[in-house]
Amino acid sequence: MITQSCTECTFKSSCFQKLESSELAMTDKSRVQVHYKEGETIAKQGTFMTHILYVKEGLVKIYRENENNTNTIYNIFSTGSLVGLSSLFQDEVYPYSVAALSDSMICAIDRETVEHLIDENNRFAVSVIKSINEENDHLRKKMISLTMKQLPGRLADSLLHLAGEVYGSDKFRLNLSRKDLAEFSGMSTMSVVRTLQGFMKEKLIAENQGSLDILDKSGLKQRSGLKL
Amino acid sequence: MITQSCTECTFKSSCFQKLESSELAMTDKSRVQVHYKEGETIAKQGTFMTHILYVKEGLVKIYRENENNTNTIYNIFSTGSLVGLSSLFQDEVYPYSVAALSDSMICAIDRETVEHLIDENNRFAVSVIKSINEENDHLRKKMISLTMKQLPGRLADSLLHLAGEVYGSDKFRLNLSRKDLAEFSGMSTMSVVRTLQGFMKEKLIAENQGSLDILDKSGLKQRSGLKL
DNA sequence: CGCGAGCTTGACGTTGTTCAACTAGAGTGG
DNA sequence: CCACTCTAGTTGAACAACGTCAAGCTCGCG
Repeated sequence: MITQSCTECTFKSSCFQKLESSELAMTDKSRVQVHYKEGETIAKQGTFMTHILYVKEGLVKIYRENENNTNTIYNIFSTGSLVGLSSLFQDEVYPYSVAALSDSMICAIDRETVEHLIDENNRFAVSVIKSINEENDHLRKKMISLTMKQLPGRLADSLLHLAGEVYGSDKFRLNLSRKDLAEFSGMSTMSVVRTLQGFMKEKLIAENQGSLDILDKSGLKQRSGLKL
Repeated sequence: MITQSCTECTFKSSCFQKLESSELAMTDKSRVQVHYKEGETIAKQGTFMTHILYVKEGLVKIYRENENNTNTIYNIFSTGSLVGLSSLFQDEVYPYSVAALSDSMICAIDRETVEHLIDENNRFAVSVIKSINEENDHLRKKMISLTMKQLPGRLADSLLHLAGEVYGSDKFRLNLSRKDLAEFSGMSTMSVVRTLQGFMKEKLIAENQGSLDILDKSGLKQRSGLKL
């Protein structure tokens, strides 16, 4: 993919669509576009957050590296998402790491430029607020899932989230390992394996050649429901 | 407490301090101030979110009412907090309920007025973004606590949060019941009781006449740490 | 004095993690 | 092309953590 200017970019996030072309020229000057291979670390928790990351193409995980050598995946972002908005005006360093789950094209946009644009352009600011509020919403949903549901419910939530919000399809190439799924669902890797096997035996899902297929969505949703 | 205008109010949130007096006059016109007694519901999940709530004085809990007749407390807010910012431009109805944990004075400010001010005043918008990002941060912390820690760690986190962020003191009147603590820490009421007893036996905390005293803060912090 | 809500405690069963062993496939170097 | 290794996935069994049930307690309040 050829590096093109922001003004001509047809992959703009909903936030950046709110910018004037003169403003896009500003972001264009203060940005770099980089390709990452699957597995590569894009941003490391604890390093200076000098840039906002735009997922122009690909799939990334946002995760915390805990002291006890475990990870917790906060969220999975796909094409069109902006990473780091919730740290603006707040954190000097990244409060989490970002890594590529598939080959990804990332635009790193200067943080101060973005903050400056928020100061200047209200429609942009409102768009950023909307985007942050969606993250907020996701975290609240996750909190309910983690506290109120048992393993099958938590895993079903994760799969439905992937199908609905991330891949936008009930059949998708599963770029997450069992360990990733575990770190995203708040459970152990072994429990993910067992629970997935259960889902497959019940014909709720199927998996071949790394492709996951949701066969019975309503059945899966039922499994995701709270115990009454 | 006498109802006074926003312009004269000395209890302004950090967000509202960014407003010009002409703008404060706008909020003043579109606001009502109401006193709630301990236990009263201030806003009900599912009802139209026509107002942003400002905690002028008191203590409130923000919680989700689940289908299976249980609650999950997202957060506890005290004097000076704005409730509902993360629903602006996003939710038509409250995604959670709000209730008073102590007698509280609440200003209800017209939502459209606030959204309009965000559109117009950039410093205000930035201040709102900061505030939402703090919520976001809290939810991420909570997510780590819930997934990576066992009961003592989770409860210690909650107590430290109360002392540090909510009450601003290591000794405070505990306005939360054991059930509230359970709903805030993702555990059962009985486990809260047992774990608190444990903390008291170890002289980490003490409780008399509803007042909670953190005796050994570093000990409690140690309990809050992840298992290595 | 009696009632009810919140609190407390113990016994028990379920859920889910951990440990350990085993398998399959992918990549590597001789 | 074959051993060799390394990682991801899988499975079973033992164990620990935690929720649930049931019972009793305390205290404020009518």
